[in-house]
Amino acid sequence: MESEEQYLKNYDASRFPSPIVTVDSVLFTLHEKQLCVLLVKRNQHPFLGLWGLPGGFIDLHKDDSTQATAARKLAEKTGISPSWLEQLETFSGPNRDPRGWSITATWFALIAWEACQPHIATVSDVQWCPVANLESKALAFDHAAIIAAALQRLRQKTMYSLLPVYCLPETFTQTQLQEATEAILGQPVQRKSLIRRFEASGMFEDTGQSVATGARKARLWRRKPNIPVHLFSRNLLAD
Amino acid sequence: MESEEQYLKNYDASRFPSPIVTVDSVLFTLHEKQLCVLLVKRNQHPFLGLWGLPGGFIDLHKDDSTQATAARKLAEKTGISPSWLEQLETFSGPNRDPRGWSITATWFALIAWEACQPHIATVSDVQWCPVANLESKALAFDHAAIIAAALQRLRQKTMYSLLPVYCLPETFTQTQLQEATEAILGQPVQRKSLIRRFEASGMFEDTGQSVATGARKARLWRRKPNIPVHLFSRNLLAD
DNA sequence: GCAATAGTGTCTTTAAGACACTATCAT
DNA sequence: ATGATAGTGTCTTAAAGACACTATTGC
Repeated sequence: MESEEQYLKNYDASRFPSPIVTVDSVLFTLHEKQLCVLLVKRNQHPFLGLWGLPGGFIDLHKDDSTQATAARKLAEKTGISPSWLEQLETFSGPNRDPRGWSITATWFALIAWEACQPHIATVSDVQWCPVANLESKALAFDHAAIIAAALQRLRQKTMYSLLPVYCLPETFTQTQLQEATEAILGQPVQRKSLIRRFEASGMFEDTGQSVATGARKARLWRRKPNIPVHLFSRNLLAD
Repeated sequence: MESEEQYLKNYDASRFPSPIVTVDSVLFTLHEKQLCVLLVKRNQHPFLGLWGLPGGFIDLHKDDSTQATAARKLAEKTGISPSWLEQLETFSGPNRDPRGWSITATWFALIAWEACQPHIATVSDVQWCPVANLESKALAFDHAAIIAAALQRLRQKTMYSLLPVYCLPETFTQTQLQEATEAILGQPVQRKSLIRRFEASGMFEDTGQSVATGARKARLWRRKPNIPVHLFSRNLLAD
Protein backbone atom coordinates (compact mmCIF):
# COMPACT_ATOMS: atom_id res chain seq x y z
CA MET A 1 0.00 0.00 0.00
CA GLU A 2 1.16 3.47 -0.89
CA SER A 3 2.13 5.68 2.05
CA GLU A 4 0.45 9.03 2.62
CA GLU A 5 3.76 10.71 1.87
CA GLN A 6 4.03 9.01 -1.51
CA TYR A 7 0.38 9.68 -2.26
CA LEU A 8 0.82 13.38 -1.63
CA LYS A 9 4.00 13.50 -3.70
CA ASN A 10 2.19 12.02 -6.68
CA TYR A 11 -1.06 13.94 -6.17
CA ASP A 12 -2.09 16.03 -9.12
CA ALA A 13 -4.93 18.36 -8.25
CA SER A 14 -5.76 19.01 -11.89
CA ARG A 15 -6.58 15.35 -12.53
CA PHE A 16 -10.23 15.85 -11.69
CA PRO A 17 -12.53 18.37 -13.29
CA SER A 18 -13.11 21.11 -10.79
CA PRO A 19 -15.67 23.91 -10.56
CA ILE A 20 -14.79 27.57 -11.06
CA VAL A 21 -14.33 29.02 -7.57
CA THR A 22 -14.90 32.66 -6.70
CA VAL A 23 -15.58 34.81 -3.65
CA ASP A 24 -18.16 37.62 -3.62
CA SER A 25 -19.20 40.07 -0.94
CA VAL A 26 -22.32 42.02 -0.15
CA LEU A 27 -21.19 45.21 1.56
CA PHE A 28 -23.94 47.34 3.09
CA THR A 29 -23.84 50.85 4.41
CA LEU A 30 -26.24 53.63 5.33
CA HIS A 31 -26.38 56.94 3.56
CA GLU A 32 -29.08 59.56 3.99
CA LYS A 33 -31.30 57.07 5.82
CA GLN A 34 -31.06 54.62 2.92
CA LEU A 35 -29.61 51.16 3.09
CA CYS A 36 -27.12 50.78 0.20
CA VAL A 37 -25.11 47.96 -1.37
CA LEU A 38 -21.70 48.32 -2.99
CA LEU A 39 -21.72 47.47 -6.70
CA VAL A 40 -18.82 47.27 -9.13
CA LYS A 41 -19.02 47.74 -12.88
CA ARG A 42 -17.62 44.66 -14.60
CA ASN A 43 -14.64 45.47 -16.82
CA GLN A 44 -14.30 41.99 -18.26
CA HIS A 45 -16.33 39.09 -19.54
CA PRO A 46 -18.68 37.59 -18.69
CA PHE A 47 -21.39 40.23 -18.10
CA LEU A 48 -18.97 42.94 -19.24
CA GLY A 49 -20.37 46.37 -18.44
CA LEU A 50 -23.04 45.15 -16.02
CA TRP A 51 -22.96 45.91 -12.32
CA GLY A 52 -22.13 43.11 -9.92
CA LEU A 53 -20.80 42.35 -6.47
CA PRO A 54 -17.19 43.05 -5.52
CA GLY A 55 -15.29 39.79 -5.64
CA GLY A 56 -13.15 37.55 -7.77
CA PHE A 57 -10.77 34.64 -7.71
CA ILE A 58 -8.85 33.41 -4.69
CA ASP A 59 -5.15 34.22 -4.81
CA LEU A 60 -3.71 30.96 -3.52
CA HIS A 61 -0.45 32.67 -2.59
CA LYS A 62 -1.80 35.75 -0.86
CA ASP A 63 -5.06 34.54 0.70
CA ASP A 64 -5.14 32.07 3.55
CA SER A 65 -8.95 31.76 3.52
CA THR A 66 -11.90 32.95 1.47
CA GLN A 67 -12.37 35.57 4.17
CA ALA A 68 -8.98 36.97 3.22
CA THR A 69 -10.05 37.04 -0.42
CA ALA A 70 -13.24 38.87 0.47
CA ALA A 71 -11.40 41.40 2.64
CA ARG A 72 -8.73 41.96 -0.03
CA LYS A 73 -11.27 42.56 -2.78
CA LEU A 74 -13.31 44.89 -0.59
CA ALA A 75 -10.20 46.85 0.39
CA GLU A 76 -9.36 47.27 -3.31
CA LYS A 77 -12.74 48.84 -3.94
CA THR A 78 -13.30 50.85 -0.76
CA GLY A 79 -9.77 51.59 0.44
CA ILE A 80 -10.40 50.01 3.85
CA SER A 81 -11.40 46.84 5.68
CA PRO A 82 -15.08 46.46 6.54
CA SER A 83 -15.91 46.82 10.22
CA TRP A 84 -18.07 43.68 10.05
CA LEU A 85 -17.41 40.63 7.87
CA GLU A 86 -19.14 37.29 8.24
CA GLN A 87 -19.79 34.38 5.97
CA LEU A 88 -23.09 34.18 4.16
CA GLU A 89 -23.58 31.04 2.04
CA THR A 90 -22.11 29.46 -1.03
CA PHE A 91 -24.02 29.54 -4.28
CA SER A 92 -23.26 26.83 -6.79
CA GLY A 93 -24.43 25.11 -9.95
CA PRO A 94 -23.77 24.47 -13.61
CA ASN A 95 -25.61 27.52 -14.94
CA ARG A 96 -24.95 30.48 -12.68
CA ASP A 97 -21.73 31.31 -14.56
CA PRO A 98 -21.65 30.95 -18.37
CA ARG A 99 -18.06 29.68 -18.15
CA GLY A 100 -19.25 26.47 -16.49
CA TRP A 101 -20.00 24.74 -13.19
CA SER A 102 -19.16 27.30 -10.53
CA ILE A 103 -19.25 27.94 -6.84
CA THR A 104 -18.98 31.25 -5.04
CA ALA A 105 -18.34 31.63 -1.33
CA THR A 106 -20.18 34.78 -0.33
CA TRP A 107 -19.54 37.18 2.53
CA PHE A 108 -21.74 39.71 4.24
CA ALA A 109 -20.11 42.99 5.30
CA LEU A 110 -20.92 46.33 6.91
CA ILE A 111 -19.09 49.63 6.86
CA ALA A 112 -19.66 53.32 7.64
CA TRP A 113 -20.37 55.36 4.54
CA GLU A 114 -18.06 58.14 5.68
CA ALA A 115 -15.15 55.73 6.05
CA CYS A 116 -15.03 54.72 2.38
CA GLN A 117 -16.27 57.87 0.73
CA PRO A 118 -12.79 59.42 0.24
CA HIS A 119 -11.74 56.39 -1.80
CA ILE A 120 -14.99 55.66 -3.62
CA ALA A 121 -15.37 59.27 -4.73
CA THR A 122 -12.17 58.92 -6.77
CA VAL A 123 -13.29 55.99 -8.92
CA SER A 124 -16.09 55.62 -11.42
CA ASP A 125 -16.56 51.86 -11.52
CA VAL A 126 -17.80 51.55 -7.93
CA GLN A 127 -21.11 52.85 -6.58
CA TRP A 128 -23.43 52.64 -3.61
CA CYS A 129 -26.83 51.49 -4.78
CA PRO A 130 -29.82 51.99 -2.46
CA VAL A 131 -31.43 48.59 -2.00
CA ALA A 132 -34.76 50.15 -2.92
CA ASN A 133 -33.41 50.78 -6.44
CA LEU A 134 -32.10 47.27 -7.00
CA GLU A 135 -35.31 46.07 -8.64
CA SER A 136 -34.69 48.19 -11.71
CA LYS A 137 -31.08 47.11 -12.09
CA ALA A 138 -29.86 44.15 -14.11
CA LEU A 139 -27.04 42.49 -12.15
CA ALA A 140 -24.38 40.03 -13.28
CA PHE A 141 -24.63 36.30 -12.48
CA ASP A 142 -27.08 35.44 -9.66
CA HIS A 143 -25.94 38.46 -7.70
CA ALA A 144 -29.49 39.67 -7.17
CA ALA A 145 -30.24 36.43 -5.31
CA ILE A 146 -27.06 36.75 -3.26
CA ILE A 147 -28.01 40.28 -2.24
CA ALA A 148 -31.48 39.06 -1.30
CA ALA A 149 -29.95 36.42 0.98
CA ALA A 150 -27.65 39.02 2.56
CA LEU A 151 -30.55 41.39 3.14
CA GLN A 152 -32.50 38.66 4.86
CA ARG A 153 -29.53 37.88 7.10
CA LEU A 154 -29.07 41.56 7.93
CA ARG A 155 -32.75 42.03 8.79
CA GLN A 156 -32.83 38.89 10.90
CA LYS A 157 -29.75 39.86 12.88
CA THR A 158 -31.01 43.40 13.34
CA MET A 159 -33.97 41.94 15.19
CA TYR A 160 -31.85 40.16 17.80
CA SER A 161 -28.63 42.19 17.98
CA LEU A 162 -27.34 45.73 17.54
CA LEU A 163 -25.43 44.82 14.40
CA PRO A 164 -26.45 48.03 12.60
CA VAL A 165 -23.83 49.95 14.62
CA TYR A 166 -21.29 48.50 12.20
CA CYS A 167 -22.87 50.70 9.51
CA LEU A 168 -22.14 53.80 11.60
CA PRO A 169 -19.01 55.92 12.03
CA GLU A 170 -16.69 55.27 14.95
CA THR A 171 -18.62 57.61 17.19
CA PHE A 172 -22.35 57.88 16.85
CA THR A 173 -25.54 58.82 18.67
CA GLN A 174 -28.37 56.60 19.78
CA THR A 175 -30.59 58.36 17.27
CA GLN A 176 -28.25 57.36 14.46
CA LEU A 177 -28.49 53.76 15.61
CA GLN A 178 -32.25 54.03 15.65
CA GLU A 179 -32.30 55.46 12.14
CA ALA A 180 -29.98 52.71 10.91
CA THR A 181 -32.20 50.06 12.50
CA GLU A 182 -35.32 51.57 10.97
CA ALA A 183 -33.75 51.86 7.52
CA ILE A 184 -32.80 48.18 7.63
CA LEU A 185 -36.10 46.90 8.98
CA GLY A 186 -38.18 49.29 6.92
CA GLN A 187 -40.33 50.28 9.87
CA PRO A 188 -40.13 52.37 13.03
CA VAL A 189 -38.81 50.88 16.26
CA GLN A 190 -39.49 52.05 19.79
CA ARG A 191 -36.69 54.33 20.89
CA LYS A 192 -37.08 53.13 24.46
CA SER A 193 -36.69 49.48 23.48
CA LEU A 194 -33.54 50.25 21.54
CA ILE A 195 -31.98 52.19 24.40
CA ARG A 196 -32.78 49.42 26.85
CA ARG A 197 -30.94 47.02 24.57
CA PHE A 198 -28.15 49.51 24.08
CA GLU A 199 -27.49 49.56 27.81
CA ALA A 200 -28.03 45.85 28.36
CA SER A 201 -25.61 44.92 25.58
CA GLY A 202 -22.59 46.27 27.41
CA MET A 203 -21.05 46.89 24.01
CA PHE A 204 -20.66 50.65 24.14
CA GLU A 205 -18.93 53.42 26.05
CA ASP A 206 -19.67 57.10 26.31
CA THR A 207 -17.01 59.22 24.60
CA GLY A 208 -17.83 62.14 26.90
CA GLN A 209 -18.47 64.21 23.81
CA SER A 210 -21.77 65.30 22.43
CA VAL A 211 -22.99 66.73 19.19
CA ALA A 212 -25.53 69.41 18.35
CA THR A 213 -28.33 68.31 16.09
CA GLY A 214 -30.35 71.52 16.05
CA ALA A 215 -31.83 71.06 19.50
CA ARG A 216 -30.59 69.35 22.68
CA LYS A 217 -27.11 67.89 22.20
CA ALA A 218 -26.85 64.15 21.79
CA ARG A 219 -24.18 62.05 23.50
CA LEU A 220 -21.60 60.38 21.30
CA TRP A 221 -20.84 56.70 21.88
CA ARG A 222 -18.29 54.29 20.57
CA ARG A 223 -18.03 50.49 20.47
CA LYS A 224 -15.87 49.07 23.24
CA PRO A 225 -12.98 47.24 21.60
CA ASN A 226 -12.93 43.43 21.49
CA ILE A 227 -16.41 42.92 22.82
CA PRO A 228 -18.42 40.34 20.88
CA VAL A 229 -21.81 41.33 19.53
CA HIS A 230 -24.49 40.76 22.15
CA LEU A 231 -27.30 38.45 21.08
CA PHE A 232 -30.68 39.11 22.64
CA SER A 233 -32.98 36.25 23.43
CA ARG A 234 -36.01 37.98 21.92
CA ASN A 235 -36.64 39.67 18.62
CA LEU A 236 -37.68 43.24 18.12
CA LEU A 237 -40.91 43.70 16.14
CA ALA A 238 -41.90 40.13 16.94
CA ASP A 239 -45.48 40.35 15.67
CA MET B 1 -13.02 44.12 -28.31
CA GLU B 2 -13.73 40.44 -27.96
CA SER B 3 -17.40 39.48 -27.71
CA GLU B 4 -18.70 37.51 -24.75
CA GLU B 5 -19.39 34.62 -27.09
CA GLN B 6 -15.79 34.53 -28.29
CA TYR B 7 -14.50 34.95 -24.75
CA LEU B 8 -16.48 31.95 -23.56
CA LYS B 9 -15.39 29.86 -26.53
CA ASN B 10 -11.74 30.49 -25.71
CA TYR B 11 -12.13 30.26 -21.95
CA ASP B 12 -9.97 27.63 -20.33
CA ALA B 13 -10.92 27.06 -16.72
CA SER B 14 -7.65 25.30 -15.96
CA ARG B 15 -5.60 28.40 -16.80
CA PHE B 16 -5.69 29.60 -13.23
CA PRO B 17 -4.61 27.62 -10.21
CA SER B 18 -7.71 26.59 -8.36
CA PRO B 19 -8.32 25.26 -4.86
CA ILE B 20 -9.38 21.67 -4.17
CA VAL B 21 -13.15 21.75 -3.73
CA THR B 22 -15.10 19.27 -1.63
CA VAL B 23 -18.46 18.97 0.10
CA ASP B 24 -18.88 17.55 3.61
CA SER B 25 -21.92 16.99 5.76
CA VAL B 26 -22.59 16.78 9.46
CA LEU B 27 -25.54 14.43 9.90
CA PHE B 28 -27.02 14.26 13.38
CA THR B 29 -29.47 11.84 14.87
CA LEU B 30 -30.72 10.74 18.26
CA HIS B 31 -30.24 7.29 19.65
CA GLU B 32 -30.93 6.23 23.22
CA LYS B 33 -31.18 9.86 24.33
CA GLN B 34 -27.74 10.61 22.88
CA LEU B 35 -27.04 13.07 20.12
CA CYS B 36 -24.87 11.31 17.51
CA VAL B 37 -22.92 12.29 14.39
CA LEU B 38 -22.39 10.11 11.34
CA LEU B 39 -18.72 9.28 10.74
CA VAL B 40 -17.12 7.41 7.87
CA LYS B 41 -13.84 5.53 7.98
CA ARG B 42 -11.54 6.88 5.29
CA ASN B 43 -10.52 4.22 2.79
CA GLN B 44 -8.05 6.40 0.93
CA HIS B 45 -5.39 9.02 1.49
CA PRO B 46 -5.09 11.47 3.04
CA PHE B 47 -5.90 10.46 6.63
CA LEU B 48 -6.40 6.87 5.48
CA GLY B 49 -8.00 4.83 8.25
CA LEU B 50 -9.14 7.80 10.32
CA TRP B 51 -12.78 8.68 10.83
CA GLY B 52 -14.17 11.72 9.07
CA LEU B 53 -17.34 13.34 7.78
CA PRO B 54 -19.29 11.87 4.88
CA GLY B 55 -18.47 13.87 1.78
CA GLY B 56 -16.24 14.12 -1.24
CA PHE B 57 -15.83 15.73 -4.60
CA ILE B 58 -18.58 17.33 -6.65
CA ASP B 59 -19.62 15.32 -9.68
CA LEU B 60 -19.98 18.07 -12.27
CA HIS B 61 -22.18 15.89 -14.42
CA LYS B 62 -24.51 14.49 -11.79
CA ASP B 63 -24.76 17.30 -9.23
CA ASP B 64 -26.45 20.59 -9.99
CA SER B 65 -25.43 22.18 -6.68
CA THR B 66 -23.29 21.38 -3.65
CA GLN B 67 -26.56 20.47 -1.94
CA ALA B 68 -26.99 17.70 -4.50
CA THR B 69 -23.46 16.51 -3.75
CA ALA B 70 -24.18 16.48 -0.03
CA ALA B 71 -27.46 14.63 -0.48
CA ARG B 72 -25.87 12.10 -2.86
CA LYS B 73 -22.99 11.33 -0.50
CA LEU B 74 -25.33 11.01 2.48
CA ALA B 75 -27.62 8.69 0.55
CA GLU B 76 -24.62 6.51 -0.30
CA LYS B 77 -23.81 6.13 3.37
CA THR B 78 -27.27 5.94 4.95
CA GLY B 79 -29.45 4.60 2.18
CA ILE B 80 -31.85 7.55 2.31
CA SER B 81 -32.14 11.33 2.02
CA PRO B 82 -31.92 13.30 5.26
CA SER B 83 -35.19 14.82 6.42
CA TRP B 84 -33.41 18.14 7.03
CA LEU B 85 -30.52 19.56 5.01
CA GLU B 86 -29.27 23.13 5.19
CA GLN B 87 -26.05 24.83 4.40
CA LEU B 88 -23.55 25.41 7.18
CA GLU B 89 -20.40 27.34 6.16
CA THR B 90 -17.41 26.86 3.95
CA PHE B 91 -14.05 26.11 5.51
CA SER B 92 -11.00 27.07 3.50
CA GLY B 93 -7.26 27.60 3.63
CA PRO B 94 -3.87 26.37 2.49
CA ASN B 95 -3.32 23.91 5.35
CA ARG B 96 -6.57 22.17 6.14
CA ASP B 97 -5.90 19.54 3.45
CA PRO B 98 -2.34 18.24 2.98
CA ARG B 99 -2.91 18.10 -0.80
CA GLY B 100 -3.01 21.91 -0.95
CA TRP B 101 -5.23 24.98 -0.78
CA SER B 102 -8.73 23.66 -0.29
CA ILE B 103 -12.28 24.69 0.32
CA THR B 104 -15.15 22.58 1.60
CA ALA B 105 -18.79 23.58 1.43
CA THR B 106 -20.38 22.02 4.49
CA TRP B 107 -23.96 20.97 5.11
CA PHE B 108 -25.89 20.34 8.27
CA ALA B 109 -28.40 17.47 8.25
CA LEU B 110 -30.84 15.62 10.50
CA ILE B 111 -32.40 12.18 10.22
CA ALA B 112 -34.25 9.63 12.34
CA TRP B 113 -31.99 6.88 13.62
CA GLU B 114 -34.57 4.22 12.79
CA ALA B 115 -34.72 5.36 9.17
CA CYS B 116 -31.07 4.62 8.37
CA GLN B 117 -30.39 1.75 10.69
CA PRO B 118 -31.32 -0.98 8.16
CA HIS B 119 -28.66 0.34 5.78
CA ILE B 120 -25.97 1.32 8.29
CA ALA B 121 -26.15 -2.01 10.05
CA THR B 122 -24.93 -3.70 6.86
CA VAL B 123 -21.69 -1.75 6.51
CA SER B 124 -18.63 -1.51 8.71
CA ASP B 125 -17.10 1.78 7.55
CA VAL B 126 -19.96 3.97 8.81
CA GLN B 127 -20.87 4.62 12.45
CA TRP B 128 -22.94 6.85 14.66
CA CYS B 129 -20.66 8.54 17.19
CA PRO B 130 -22.25 10.14 20.29
CA VAL B 131 -21.09 13.75 20.34
CA ALA B 132 -20.03 13.24 23.94
CA ASN B 133 -17.38 10.76 22.72
CA LEU B 134 -15.93 13.01 20.04
CA GLU B 135 -13.27 14.46 22.32
CA SER B 136 -11.40 11.20 22.45
CA LYS B 137 -11.51 10.64 18.68
CA ALA B 138 -8.92 11.85 16.19
CA LEU B 139 -10.78 13.05 13.11
CA ALA B 140 -9.51 13.72 9.58
CA PHE B 141 -8.87 17.26 8.30
CA ASP B 142 -10.54 20.02 10.35
CA HIS B 143 -13.65 17.90 10.71
CA ALA B 144 -13.72 18.37 14.48
CA ALA B 145 -14.09 22.13 13.93
CA ILE B 146 -16.81 21.58 11.34
CA ILE B 147 -18.76 19.39 13.74
CA ALA B 148 -18.36 22.04 16.44
CA ALA B 149 -19.86 24.65 14.11
CA ALA B 150 -22.74 22.33 13.22
CA LEU B 151 -23.42 21.61 16.88
CA GLN B 152 -23.56 25.30 17.64
CA ARG B 153 -26.00 25.84 14.77
CA LEU B 154 -28.16 22.93 15.96
CA ARG B 155 -28.26 24.21 19.54
CA GLN B 156 -29.04 27.75 18.45
CA LYS B 157 -31.90 26.65 16.19
CA THR B 158 -33.26 24.34 18.87
CA MET B 159 -33.72 27.39 21.06
CA TYR B 160 -35.97 29.20 18.60
CA SER B 161 -37.61 26.44 16.55
CA LEU B 162 -38.75 22.84 16.83
CA LEU B 163 -36.02 21.61 14.48
CA PRO B 164 -35.29 18.54 16.65
CA VAL B 165 -38.41 16.84 15.21
CA TYR B 166 -36.30 16.14 12.13
CA CYS B 167 -34.27 13.75 14.29
CA LEU B 168 -37.42 11.77 15.09
CA PRO B 169 -39.29 9.05 13.18
CA GLU B 170 -42.26 9.99 11.02
CA THR B 171 -44.65 9.64 13.92
CA PHE B 172 -43.56 10.61 17.38
CA THR B 173 -44.78 11.69 20.79
CA GLN B 174 -44.34 15.02 22.51
CA THR B 175 -42.15 13.30 25.06
CA GLN B 176 -39.80 12.13 22.30
CA LEU B 177 -39.53 15.72 21.10
CA GLN B 178 -38.77 16.84 24.63
CA GLU B 179 -36.08 14.20 25.01
CA ALA B 180 -34.55 15.19 21.66
CA THR B 181 -34.53 18.84 22.68
CA GLU B 182 -32.95 18.06 26.02
CA ALA B 183 -30.30 15.81 24.46
CA ILE B 184 -29.34 18.59 22.07
CA LEU B 185 -29.32 21.41 24.62
CA GLY B 186 -27.80 19.28 27.34
CA GLN B 187 -30.30 20.44 29.94
CA PRO B 188 -33.95 19.93 30.86
CA VAL B 189 -36.67 22.06 29.28
CA GLN B 190 -40.12 22.79 30.65
CA ARG B 191 -42.57 20.35 29.16
CA LYS B 192 -45.30 22.99 29.26
CA SER B 193 -43.23 25.50 27.29
CA LEU B 194 -42.49 22.92 24.63
CA ILE B 195 -46.13 21.92 24.26
CA ARG B 196 -47.19 25.57 24.00
CA ARG B 197 -44.73 25.96 21.14
CA PHE B 198 -45.81 22.67 19.64
CA GLU B 199 -49.37 23.96 19.34
CA ALA B 200 -48.45 27.49 18.31
CA SER B 201 -46.19 26.26 15.52
CA GLY B 202 -49.02 24.81 13.49
CA MET B 203 -46.52 22.31 12.12
CA PHE B 204 -48.04 19.07 13.35
CA GLU B 205 -51.15 16.93 13.10
CA ASP B 206 -52.50 14.22 15.33
CA THR B 207 -52.33 10.78 13.71
CA GLY B 208 -55.21 9.60 15.85
CA GLN B 209 -52.99 6.80 17.07
CA SER B 210 -51.32 6.46 20.42
CA VAL B 211 -48.60 4.36 21.87
CA ALA B 212 -48.13 2.65 25.21
CA THR B 213 -44.99 3.60 27.10
CA GLY B 214 -45.60 1.69 30.30
CA ALA B 215 -48.19 4.06 31.73
CA ARG B 216 -50.80 6.36 30.14
CA LYS B 217 -50.73 6.11 26.34
CA ALA B 218 -49.15 8.99 24.47
CA ARG B 219 -50.61 10.51 21.29
CA LEU B 220 -48.64 10.08 18.10
CA TRP B 221 -48.09 13.14 15.90
CA ARG B 222 -46.63 13.71 12.48
CA ARG B 223 -45.29 16.76 10.63
CA LYS B 224 -47.82 18.33 8.29
CA PRO B 225 -46.37 18.14 4.78
CA ASN B 226 -44.95 21.27 3.13
CA ILE B 227 -45.14 23.49 6.17
CA PRO B 228 -42.01 25.56 6.75
CA VAL B 229 -40.32 25.38 10.13
CA HIS B 230 -41.86 27.91 12.51
CA LEU B 231 -39.41 30.39 14.00
CA PHE B 232 -40.26 31.68 17.45
CA SER B 233 -39.43 35.23 18.40
CA ARG B 234 -37.92 34.23 21.73
CA ASN B 235 -35.39 31.65 22.77
CA LEU B 236 -35.95 28.83 25.18
CA LEU B 237 -33.54 28.77 28.14
CA ALA B 238 -32.79 32.42 27.61
CA ASP B 239 -30.86 32.96 30.87
C1' DG C 1 -55.88 1.15 44.46
C1' DC C 2 -51.14 2.43 43.13
C1' DA C 3 -47.34 3.80 40.37
C1' DA C 4 -46.03 5.91 36.30
C1' DT C 5 -46.33 8.61 32.50
C1' DA C 6 -49.45 12.04 29.68
C1' DG C 7 -51.21 16.21 29.64
C1' DT C 8 -53.44 20.90 31.75
C1' DG C 9 -54.13 25.26 34.69
C1' DT C 10 -52.40 29.08 36.40
C1' DC C 11 -49.26 32.14 38.77
C1' DT C 12 -44.77 34.40 38.26
C1' DT C 13 -41.17 36.52 35.67
C1' DT C 14 -38.87 38.85 31.89
C1' DA C 15 -38.33 41.93 28.31
C1' DA C 16 -40.71 44.35 24.61
C1' DG C 17 -44.54 47.87 23.17
C1' DA C 18 -46.75 52.13 24.03
C1' DC C 19 -46.63 56.54 25.24
C1' DA C 20 -46.51 60.40 28.34
C1' DC C 21 -43.28 62.72 30.72
C1' DT C 22 -38.92 65.64 31.83
C1' DA C 23 -34.24 67.71 30.24
C1' DT C 24 -31.38 70.52 27.46
C1' DC C 25 -30.23 73.30 23.84
C1' DA C 26 -30.65 77.27 19.93
C1' DT C 27 -33.04 80.99 18.90
C1' DA D 1 -40.38 81.51 26.46
C1' DT D 2 -40.79 78.30 22.62
C1' DG D 3 -39.97 74.52 19.78
C1' DA D 4 -37.24 70.74 18.84
C1' DT D 5 -34.70 66.89 19.77
C1' DA D 6 -32.57 63.90 23.76
C1' DG D 7 -33.56 60.96 27.07
C1' DT D 8 -36.59 58.68 31.21
C1' DG D 9 -40.63 56.51 33.91
C1' DT D 10 -43.96 53.41 34.05
C1' DC D 11 -47.96 50.84 32.66
C1' DT D 12 -49.38 47.13 29.51
C1' DT D 13 -48.62 42.96 26.98
C1' DA D 14 -46.76 38.49 25.24
C1' DA D 15 -44.55 34.43 25.99
C1' DA D 16 -41.42 31.65 28.86
C1' DG D 17 -40.48 29.48 33.69
C1' DA D 18 -42.19 27.05 37.58
C1' DC D 19 -44.85 23.82 39.43
C1' DA D 20 -49.02 21.87 41.17
C1' DC D 21 -52.71 19.71 39.48
C1' DT D 22 -55.81 16.17 36.84
C1' DA D 23 -56.16 12.12 33.35
C1' DT D 24 -55.26 7.60 31.71
C1' DT D 25 -53.17 3.39 31.59
C1' DG D 26 -51.02 -1.39 33.31
C1' DC D 27 -50.54 -4.01 37.06
